[in-house]
Amino acid sequence: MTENNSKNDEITGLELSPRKVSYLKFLLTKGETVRTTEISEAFDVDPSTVTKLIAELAEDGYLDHIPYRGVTLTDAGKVYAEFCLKRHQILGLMFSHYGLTPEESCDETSRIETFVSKRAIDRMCSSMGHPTLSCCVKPGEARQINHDSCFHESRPNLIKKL
Amino acid sequence: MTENNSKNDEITGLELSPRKVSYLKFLLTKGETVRTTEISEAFDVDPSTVTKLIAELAEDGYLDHIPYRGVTLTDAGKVYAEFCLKRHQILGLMFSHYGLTPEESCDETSRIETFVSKRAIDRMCSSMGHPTLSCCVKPGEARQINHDSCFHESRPNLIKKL
DNA sequence: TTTAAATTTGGTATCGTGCCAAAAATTTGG
DNA sequence: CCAAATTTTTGGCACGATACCAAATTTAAA
Repeated sequence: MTENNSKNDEITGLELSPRKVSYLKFLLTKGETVRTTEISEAFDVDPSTVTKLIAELAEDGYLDHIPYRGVTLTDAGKVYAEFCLKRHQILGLMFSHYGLTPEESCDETSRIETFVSKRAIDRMCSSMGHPTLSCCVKPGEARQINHDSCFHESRPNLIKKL
Repeated sequence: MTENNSKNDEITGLELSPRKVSYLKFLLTKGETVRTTEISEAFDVDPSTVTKLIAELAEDGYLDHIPYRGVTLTDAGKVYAEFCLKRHQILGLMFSHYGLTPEESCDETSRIETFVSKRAIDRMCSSMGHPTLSCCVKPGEARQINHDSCFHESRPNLIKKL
């Protein structure tokens, strides 16, 4: 149940650049194989720019890239993307606690998220009681916060790890 | 009293790069004229690196630079630095609300602060009730949060500005 | 005033990100 | 099933932020 892969704790949350994090989150919400053009249109950048970033992400094991075909998240990529999404949601929730509108929260979060550590997010998440509602999901897409990547205090091996 | 300079509202909080913000905050805490070497030692970078960044900051009106002599904050620079310091404190306080230690709060804040808008900080500040205590000040230096840069809701011209 | 120390200049480098043009592969339409 | 259209990739280049080094310049010190 709560037996997450222990690999998870090796994530610091600071390993990827802003754009790469955006791509991973996008791929996660997209599901299956995604083509270069889909990404380049979603982010309004040149396809060649996408090709280069996904090459690096593939190199680092976050995704599988079949040239001229598209990319899919690897298992590690899914785990990481899940964390990124959750981080975004936790931070958005946090800003909303201080009176920012959902849009403002999302905006501010988008600028800072890649610089917030997993360690901090885990603490914040438990401090918030592991919330299931995110303040900033696209309407209709009522995705709940996924705590799989969370470093729950109740985990038996927490003591060792800390 | 609360008649801040209206220039203040022209600050978005996103105009300066991380290093530049660090320099301004450092200069503010230092007071008078500061020499290149002081900065380069404080941040452990080559003096030539400092020279270049302060040249840009001077160019943009944040400081006065007398070559071979040192730099001082201009009035605008002081205002901006004051805002940066406050932003750091508000964000640090925020993280501490979610169970992060002072050190963790300060660390996380240092990575994100330059990407958080003044608008967000102002909202957060009033949501917090304009706190005067910062969680992350260097020990001994019990600097209180300075709200001069704050966009108080009680300001008479708030309506127009919003 | 000659020497030492601090500062600035000019050159170069890396990382993240982006564009463009040309080449390569895939898809489509006849 | 093959030529044309579309997609993707490659290679080159660029820019902002940041950094280093070596050489030149200025200031300070002996």
